[in-house]
Amino acid sequence: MQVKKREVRASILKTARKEFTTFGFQKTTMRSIAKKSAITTSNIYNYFKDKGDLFMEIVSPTLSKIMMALEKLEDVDASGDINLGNYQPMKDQFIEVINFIDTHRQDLNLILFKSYGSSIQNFKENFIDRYTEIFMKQLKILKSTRPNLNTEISRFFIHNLCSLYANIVAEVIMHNISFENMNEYSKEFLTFFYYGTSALMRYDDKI
Amino acid sequence: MQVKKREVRASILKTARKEFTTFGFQKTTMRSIAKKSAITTSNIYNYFKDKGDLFMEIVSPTLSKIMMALEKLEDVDASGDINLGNYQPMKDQFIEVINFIDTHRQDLNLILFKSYGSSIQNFKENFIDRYTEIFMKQLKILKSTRPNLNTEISRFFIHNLCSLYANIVAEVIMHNISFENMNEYSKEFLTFFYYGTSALMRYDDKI
Amino acid sequence: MQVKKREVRASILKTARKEFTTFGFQKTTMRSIAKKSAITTSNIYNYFKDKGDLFMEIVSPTLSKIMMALEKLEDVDASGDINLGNYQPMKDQFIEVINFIDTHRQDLNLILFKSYGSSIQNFKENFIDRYTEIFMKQLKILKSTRPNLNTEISRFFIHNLCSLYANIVAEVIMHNISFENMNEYSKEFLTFFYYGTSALMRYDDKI
Amino acid sequence: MQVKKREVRASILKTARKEFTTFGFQKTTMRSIAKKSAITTSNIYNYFKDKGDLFMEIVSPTLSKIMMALEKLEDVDASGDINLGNYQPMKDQFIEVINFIDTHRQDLNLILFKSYGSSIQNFKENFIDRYTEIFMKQLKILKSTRPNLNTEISRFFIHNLCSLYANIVAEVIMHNISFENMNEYSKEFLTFFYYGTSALMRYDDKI
DNA sequence: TATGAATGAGTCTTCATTCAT
DNA sequence: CATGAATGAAGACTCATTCAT
Repeated sequence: MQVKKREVRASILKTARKEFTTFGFQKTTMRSIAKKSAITTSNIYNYFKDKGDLFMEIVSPTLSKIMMALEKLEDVDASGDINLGNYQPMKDQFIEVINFIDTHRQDLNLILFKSYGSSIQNFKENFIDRYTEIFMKQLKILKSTRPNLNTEISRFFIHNLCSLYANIVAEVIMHNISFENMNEYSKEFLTFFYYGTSALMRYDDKI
Repeated sequence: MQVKKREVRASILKTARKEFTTFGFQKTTMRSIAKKSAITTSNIYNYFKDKGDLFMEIVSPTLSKIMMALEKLEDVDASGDINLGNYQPMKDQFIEVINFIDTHRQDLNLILFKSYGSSIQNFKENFIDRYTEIFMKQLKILKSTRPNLNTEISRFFIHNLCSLYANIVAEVIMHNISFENMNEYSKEFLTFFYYGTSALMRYDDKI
Repeated sequence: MQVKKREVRASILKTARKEFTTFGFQKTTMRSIAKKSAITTSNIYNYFKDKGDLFMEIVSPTLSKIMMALEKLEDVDASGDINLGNYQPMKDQFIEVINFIDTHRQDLNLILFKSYGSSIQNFKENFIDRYTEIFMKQLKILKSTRPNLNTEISRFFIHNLCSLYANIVAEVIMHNISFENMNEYSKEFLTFFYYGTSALMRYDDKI
Repeated sequence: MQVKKREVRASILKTARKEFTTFGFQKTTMRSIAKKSAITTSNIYNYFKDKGDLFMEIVSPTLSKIMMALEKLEDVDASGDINLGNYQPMKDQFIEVINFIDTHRQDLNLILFKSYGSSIQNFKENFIDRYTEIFMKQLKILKSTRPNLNTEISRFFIHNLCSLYANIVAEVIMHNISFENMNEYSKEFLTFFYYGTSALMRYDDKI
């Protein structure tokens, strides 16, 4: 019984993930999930409060990890270990992110591209906003620790930098870039970021 | 009659734009458009085939312009006038885009953020894909015209560069950045792009 | 067309009234109303916002009249024309109420006995509460105009008197008492009320 | 086991009473009862046939007492001890009722206000009907024992008198009138009833 | 006795679209 | 060109109850 239940629950989750992935949250129906799980629609409600709950159940572990990573980032900033404009820390972070992506592709796909109509419809934007805050704090710290740098970068630019990060992840997910390729491509991005931001931080005496 | 018809049509379009902007394509109902246009729902179908058609009618002029711009870009490429890694052409292009954005905010908003459920739901991605093609061609040309440059940049990176362009536009629209601010911020982006891509194109002898 | 619509609307209202009367608001389904009106369920929603609206549409004219009567009563009180413990005013009021009941039987039935689950589920209680307020004001006025009367009657008693009024109406409706019988019976109630309340208002020197 | 069983049963009853009191019969779900009793829904069905049975189990002791009181009343009537229009018997009865109410508030609340959807939905009306029968018999007896009284009171009036009794109880329950207040207020009601009915029974030579 | 699991009939409601006039 | 009217397919969700174990 206990076993059976777990199986059914797992089966629902599996089917739901498939359906959500195929049609997106909004266009997936409880009926279809039920039918493809070979149970009744109402039985789903014995396992999950509602459609939103079912979706979140699938997606929340990954969501939590992202949130925790953000919190960690905030703490790191406070400790003064800044990666903006620093090659090695950026590289390290890239590796971490790549690993995370590689092990959470399915969920990230749901979160980024299939959540319209759900409670996390705006997850990416919210993430970018929060990430922007972190970046802005980093800049403030840099201002004091390395006063010769130009840190007068607009919040909008930073926002776009964060957006870029998020969107690279999105592209990786969308085009299902392999782990190897991610690592390969990351070099390009690193170079691009490093020289781009470096130039920016002293761009007053350039060009 | 002819006049009347035109007025009604215009009225529908105006109302529809408002509704789509407020609620998005999916959540906008034909009824609400009709009611706020002071006509009957069914009469809308005398002017527009269906909801999707109505939406496209609003959005297609801007869509066409974007497409034409892309086509123009393709031709320019063929002529060898490359802006990748060139400061002034990039700057010129920025100015053009900024002007375009400033005069097409409403439509771009609809296209980028309110089109879920419509046929152009994936417009941004498609745009990026096509833009990527153009970029890749540019690279090929560069390869022959300036053989000393490193043009072995991955298609994925280019794709992301295009994505970045598109997403900057998206951010501008989303946060309703003023014309003045666009111009101001563009300097940052230019510097970032220029030095980022420059470094990349000869990154084999760096770091 | 206009005619047709009116007919359908009327037909829905007629059927709905029948169903509500038979099964009560809660247990009446939109389906059954639709089926018995020979239209589709969804078509009802072209005429009425929802089930509650449909119910209120039937019942609100009568509801309004009751509310207006209460307002009128409040004004009368202010003018000092008190019927508590006065035979003729009580009698006049009875006649008025009897006439009202006789012409609003169906609606009163719905309001009093069939409204469970609707927004006017507690109408009778609310009515009694409000009526009690009016009575209490009457008492206060009496206190000053006829100081030799005992007006120290508990609010709870007044509340019950109002409840009695309301419940007599309810009984009349429930047992479908004819106009003639109402008039006949009213004499009994008048006597009962008159002597009951009279005794009460000087009951300190009694028994 | 036996002990355990009793405990479980008691626990279900206790929870159910709470739920019914809070939400009413109709809106209380077996699930919520089970959950709050820390057992499974289906286990409830080992103790009670269905939702209705569960409700009745809670409410029937009080229901029986009321029924027995009614039966007692019928016998009393037969013995000629009539309280209609008699001060002291009425008073005695009041006291009895007050005591009963005070010790059965919870159940009376359920019976009178929370039974919609259950089999005793119309308990009050049925009670009134039966009580009316008793009153009518009283009247008949009075007619022979005290022929000088006017006993030509309409059944409808008597019905309303019974309704009044029942509704006073309802009001007491609804507004949770304290024992002390009940006793205090009862004087008003007694006076009101006594003089009201007295006048009625000889109202032919009045006014 | 207790439980886990499942069910099916039913609820209100939404909306784009069609069609006759 | 305009309208009134109607529709059908679909949607999420609820809950008392049953049954095998």
